[in-house]
Amino acid sequence: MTERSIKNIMPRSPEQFEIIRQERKRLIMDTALDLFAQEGYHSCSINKIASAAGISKGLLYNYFDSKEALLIAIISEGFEELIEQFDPNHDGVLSEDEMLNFLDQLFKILEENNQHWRLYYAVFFQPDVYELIKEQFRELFQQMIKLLTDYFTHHGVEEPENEALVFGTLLDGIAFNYVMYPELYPIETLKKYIIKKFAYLNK
Amino acid sequence: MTERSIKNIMPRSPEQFEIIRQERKRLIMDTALDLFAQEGYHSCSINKIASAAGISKGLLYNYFDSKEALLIAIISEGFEELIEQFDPNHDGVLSEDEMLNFLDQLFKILEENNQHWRLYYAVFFQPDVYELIKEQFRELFQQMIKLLTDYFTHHGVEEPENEALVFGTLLDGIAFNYVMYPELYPIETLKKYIIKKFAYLNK
Amino acid sequence: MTERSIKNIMPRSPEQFEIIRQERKRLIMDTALDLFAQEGYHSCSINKIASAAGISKGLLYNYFDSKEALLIAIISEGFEELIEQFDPNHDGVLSEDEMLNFLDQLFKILEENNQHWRLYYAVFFQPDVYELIKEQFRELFQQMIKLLTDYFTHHGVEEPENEALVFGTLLDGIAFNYVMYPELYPIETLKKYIIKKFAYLNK
Amino acid sequence: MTERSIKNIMPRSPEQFEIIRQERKRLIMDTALDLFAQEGYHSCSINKIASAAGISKGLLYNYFDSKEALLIAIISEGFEELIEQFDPNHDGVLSEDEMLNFLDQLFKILEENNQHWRLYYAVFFQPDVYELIKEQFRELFQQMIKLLTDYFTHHGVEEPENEALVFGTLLDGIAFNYVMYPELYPIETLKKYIIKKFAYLNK
DNA sequence: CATGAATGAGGGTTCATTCAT
DNA sequence: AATGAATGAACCCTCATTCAT
Repeated sequence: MTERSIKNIMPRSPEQFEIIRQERKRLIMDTALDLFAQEGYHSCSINKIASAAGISKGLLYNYFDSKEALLIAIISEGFEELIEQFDPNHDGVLSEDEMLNFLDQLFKILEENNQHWRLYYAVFFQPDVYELIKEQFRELFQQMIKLLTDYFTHHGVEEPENEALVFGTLLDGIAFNYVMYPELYPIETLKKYIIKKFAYLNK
Repeated sequence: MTERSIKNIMPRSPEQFEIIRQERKRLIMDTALDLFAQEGYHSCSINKIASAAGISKGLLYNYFDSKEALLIAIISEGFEELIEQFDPNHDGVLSEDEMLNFLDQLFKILEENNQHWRLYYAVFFQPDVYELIKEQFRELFQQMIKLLTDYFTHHGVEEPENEALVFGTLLDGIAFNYVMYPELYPIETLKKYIIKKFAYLNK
Repeated sequence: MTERSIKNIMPRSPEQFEIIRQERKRLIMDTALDLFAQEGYHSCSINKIASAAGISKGLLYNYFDSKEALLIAIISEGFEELIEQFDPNHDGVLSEDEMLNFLDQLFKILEENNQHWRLYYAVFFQPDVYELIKEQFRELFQQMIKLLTDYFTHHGVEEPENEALVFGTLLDGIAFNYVMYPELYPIETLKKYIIKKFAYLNK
Repeated sequence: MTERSIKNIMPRSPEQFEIIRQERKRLIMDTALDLFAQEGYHSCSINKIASAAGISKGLLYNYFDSKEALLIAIISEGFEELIEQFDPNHDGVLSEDEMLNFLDQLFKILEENNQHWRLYYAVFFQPDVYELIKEQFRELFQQMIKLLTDYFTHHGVEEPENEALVFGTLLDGIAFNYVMYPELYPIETLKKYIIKKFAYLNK
């Protein structure tokens, strides 16, 4: 008796169904993210996503209400992961180690998920989708600024808020340039420069 | 025989046709830029552009070979205007006055043409269109870096190239944030800070 | 659990889908052939074909990649049917019976599918489509010439290849005239004449 | 004083205008025939014809009421030239010399105007245009058959009408094949064969 | 007579979404 | 749960024709 026949006979428990659902969702989102990033959101059809994921068009609509809902899900998840990078122990304070670690993580994410970032950027600038994420993004930025301001205050930097603003802005600029020209932009140089100039390490 | 009666008989002169063409092109490009910026390139149909410009769909194709050609024309023109801001007397050297003027101009352009910049950004991240402008943009960036490197060298800054890179990156970051959040981002503060920290004015 | 209830739950099997596809393709091709033949390829819109077939425009593109692909499919099928008429037992040799049968069949096809032939001819002379079928047609003609040359050689005809060439050319001329003027052209007379003059029957 | 200035001052006589008109018509028709033959009637736009002829779109409509009218004019003229080939001294009788000359002319025309013939054929099979020429063509064919029948009768051929029919049909077939495959079809061989078998020369 | 800007109906095609099975 | 056939609105684009000049 094969595993296949077992599956057909044994009723699945609700938990098993839920697990299958989650795996499918994961598969669809990963596939869609890759394709959206490679080809652009508008240029990538539902058909292509379903094919690439090895499922039918109809099934996709079982998991996401629309193409846009799928996009939103992907983007939102990306945000949440990004937010996780900040203040990992959730104490609202950035230690020197956390600062270094944060920079490490940020550059690592940039380098590893280069393509995905392009999608995020592309999406940010789509007026229709933009409105939906605006708030989330604003909060993220302000939270980051606050953490950095505190950090600079702790390290006796003058005008700590401006310093935080510049630092945050610079990170945006780095991300932007690196995502645009991954092979040309000297990201390692920038990283060292930033650590030297903004980490204010005591060591 | 009056000139008037001649006009009624004679066809338009090539010059007259050229004037009409230029005016129409201008009208179409301006209209399209506004709509592309407001609604996004893909979400904005040729129909809508033609209607907004008060012309027929067909006429648009008398002036631009395709929707994409229209976009390219708009973007290219934007680039050219931008390039004009750098080194206005074309001597390849940035004086202190030119540096200040350049920053003034840059922030002014950002504030005045906020919408257009959003379009530029949006377009940069659309994989299909991106390839078409990549080179132009890269050259612009490198030209700017070179000018700034020279500037910093002249002013005795250590690691002038890195300084130029960081400065350029920071400007990108500022533009990015301001375009995303014009009402939230404290661009004036940033401007002052930048002039203080990067202009290395002797005065 | 009855088969009926299964049917209601289970999706269609691949075989069922394949059947649907074949039937639909058949319907579309038949409809298109009629319309192409009646109105000409360029003058007959996809809209008209879809309407006549009782399906949506979009569905047509589920079965054929383009209007041209649809045309090619129709023409190719016609060719294949025609090729079947030659040397039906595929031994590369034309017996006297087969020769008579071939002529019978050829004239029968001409009479029955008059419209379709007009399409074939029309298409042959459209420069844009012509290139796509040129080779197929050439092969068909040469295959026919070879069979006929062998036949005439067997029957002791002088210059058998020229005889075959003339015979083939004559058949083309007959087809051409009959397709152009089905009600005027005395095809039966020609048929008898041809059998008398070219079949070289021993009986 | 240049010729140009004379032209501007001196009023043209009606005859001169008429000559200019005729030359223009000639130019347009020749240009259009080339383009129609090369690219197909439907695929060749009025714009392209006007450009190739070095005139404006508007002017073309000064000479022909529509694109179709232009086509009809071209085709009709072609017919008239063809008709000229038969019975050049208009005595309704074909001498042996005229027969040979006719065959010579026919093959020469075929070889020289290969492209144009393809257009004629293409047009014959366009249902909308076909109706307009049908009658002309039928008359031409019947006139030819009559001449040939008389010729064969004069030369004591049995079943002269059938012989004429076969002969005419064969010529059609030759034209068809040669126009389709100018580089492959052994037209010279066919020509010799035809003269040998159908001219019934006494010499 | 001569121009080409301007029109607008219609062309082929795509694709998110629905639904019978 | 799962399929892909089917829809139809909207897309970009073409082009014969008109007309003010």
